[in-house]
Amino acid sequence: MSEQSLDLIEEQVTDFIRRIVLTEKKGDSLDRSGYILLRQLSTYGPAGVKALAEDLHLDISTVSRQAAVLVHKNYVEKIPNPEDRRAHNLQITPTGAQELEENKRQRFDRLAQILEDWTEEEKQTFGQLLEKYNETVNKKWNR
Amino acid sequence: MSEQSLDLIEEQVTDFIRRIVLTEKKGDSLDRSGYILLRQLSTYGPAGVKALAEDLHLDISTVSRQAAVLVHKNYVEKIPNPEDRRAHNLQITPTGAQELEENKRQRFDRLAQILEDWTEEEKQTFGQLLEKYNETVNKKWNR
DNA sequence: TCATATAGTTGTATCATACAACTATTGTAA
DNA sequence: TTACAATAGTTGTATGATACAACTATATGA
Repeated sequence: MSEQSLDLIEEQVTDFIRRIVLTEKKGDSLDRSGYILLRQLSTYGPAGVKALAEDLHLDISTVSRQAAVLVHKNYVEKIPNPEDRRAHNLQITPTGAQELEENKRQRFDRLAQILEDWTEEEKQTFGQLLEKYNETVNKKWNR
Repeated sequence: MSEQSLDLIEEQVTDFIRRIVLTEKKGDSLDRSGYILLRQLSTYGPAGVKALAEDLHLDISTVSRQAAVLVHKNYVEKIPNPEDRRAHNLQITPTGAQELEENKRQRFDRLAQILEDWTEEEKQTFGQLLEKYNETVNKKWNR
């Protein structure tokens, strides 16, 4: 068994996460959870709380609260579903879309600064491996 | 500017982190923060709260509380510093070391399962890039 | 010696999260 | 058709990680 590389990954991942989560705190207008929810709505279009919770692997109540915050900030709108009056769709507003873009840029800039000395190949590989990891987890998770 | 790879990384990183943090919750006897603190003590030897907080980029109060939890569980011991009676060193106990090992193995196994289909080269590269990322952040951060 | 700096703890607050209890609505089966 | 079960979402309550600020005890330097 190739224990060594796993060992390195395990060790580096814990650090990696703490670094990023801590760095993010300073100076983002949207917090991590709001960002992810907004990004989800922006990417996949309007959805209800239940569906979002499933997609994001979060509890419904968690998403409900996060959504409430975004609604309050006018970043998303609650569209009632005429066919099922219990449900409604959350839809990103223009303000929310703008906020998302700004936030994305902030994160992007920060990342660019960190990776400024990396070669293009390294960056590509890194992105691809992260993607592969996520896909793998998804596959095993949703089974 | 090579926006594309950055874009991919940015997107994948947010997912990556949520996946890992969420996966960890289920079934670890040590929580993330305790694990990291214990690992730090195990790797670099006894240290005081202040030094640990600096190394881990956390607030002193945060480390103080985390340490208290570990002390209470008998995973670390508080060794008074005879030269400065305000201070004391935190030292991992045999129980703590054992707990850390078990936890490490759990994390390791989980990771091994996720990465079971990766080639050795991919794993190596992934570990190296994560390491490189962390080093870069450290350099820029502690400047 | 007295003022200031330092190590650590504790009070208080926030945020992300989960589980459980609840409301309002829909669907179903007798 | 009505009564009961399932479902979408909200809200109460709890926990864990974190930070900042106030505090205690000790050390240091002028």
